[in-house]
Amino acid sequence: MIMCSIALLVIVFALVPELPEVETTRTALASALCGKTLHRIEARTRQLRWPITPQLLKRAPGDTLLAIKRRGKYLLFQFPQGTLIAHLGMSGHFRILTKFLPPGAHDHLDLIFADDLLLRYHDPRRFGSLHWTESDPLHHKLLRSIGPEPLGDDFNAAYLMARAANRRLAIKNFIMDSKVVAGVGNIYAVESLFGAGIHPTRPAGRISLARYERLTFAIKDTLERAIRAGGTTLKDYFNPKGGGGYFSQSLAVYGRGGETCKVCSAKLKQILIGTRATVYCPGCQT
DNA sequence: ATGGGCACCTGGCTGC
DNA sequence: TGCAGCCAGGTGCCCA
Repeated sequence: MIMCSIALLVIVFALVPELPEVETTRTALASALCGKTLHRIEARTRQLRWPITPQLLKRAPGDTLLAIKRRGKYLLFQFPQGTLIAHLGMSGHFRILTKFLPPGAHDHLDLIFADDLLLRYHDPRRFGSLHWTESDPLHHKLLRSIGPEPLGDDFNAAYLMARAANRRLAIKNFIMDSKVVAGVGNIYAVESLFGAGIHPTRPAGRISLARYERLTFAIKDTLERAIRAGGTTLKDYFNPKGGGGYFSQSLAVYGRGGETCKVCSAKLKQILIGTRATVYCPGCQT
């Protein structure tokens, strides 16, 4: 429960917002904003990764925020008239203000709700996006081709194995393909492949079902632990001195190229796959 | 169909 | 110390 005395609820991540961070954001925003009436929207930029949908900015006041859902790393703010589809990109975050503060640099958009609640979108690198749709959001161009949710039951070893048949693509790129599975980014791909003992450049079509069992378990386990850690940290948002990174403390390989493997003491290698930094353990991952 | 690579953007880091 | 240049990184899209 959000109390009236809270002046500011800040959600800041040390790393790029990945699925657990988006889910943590969703939970926090939903508890504070669902059921509130939207009075107006103020945009200070029209262009993020794509132009902000003009209809969003022309909307008449008075809609009640019904729910905030998530699909992959997209947040879906559901109103009676339509849905705001938001992506945090590389550096985006939402912040709830309970009293007005002048916008700073990169504070691109405010959603102003009843009871002096203000939801502010901040995104220095502007890789995020804000779309408005009055149709089924799951049919939106950005969402309709996304694969299953990684935490759902339909994401499993048999599914991955079937999708990987005859694919020569590196397994890391395969699991980062949003058409294969939603919302697995670079950090969690690297961590999950380490957890499963699979070399990141191994062709996706040349991995056994047993190894896909380990990989799906690792993906789910890594994401779930991060969400739980985020949930724990969420309590600290109420403390102005709280916060700080949370899951970074438990990263096994990401960002540790050249350091020692915590399992076998081998020196972790850092390579580029495509254009993405990839860390793996030559001892543990084959 | 598949896979590789680019563009978008800017803060932060590196090296001169 | 200051400045220029480089790089990361999610994801849609283009091209071979």
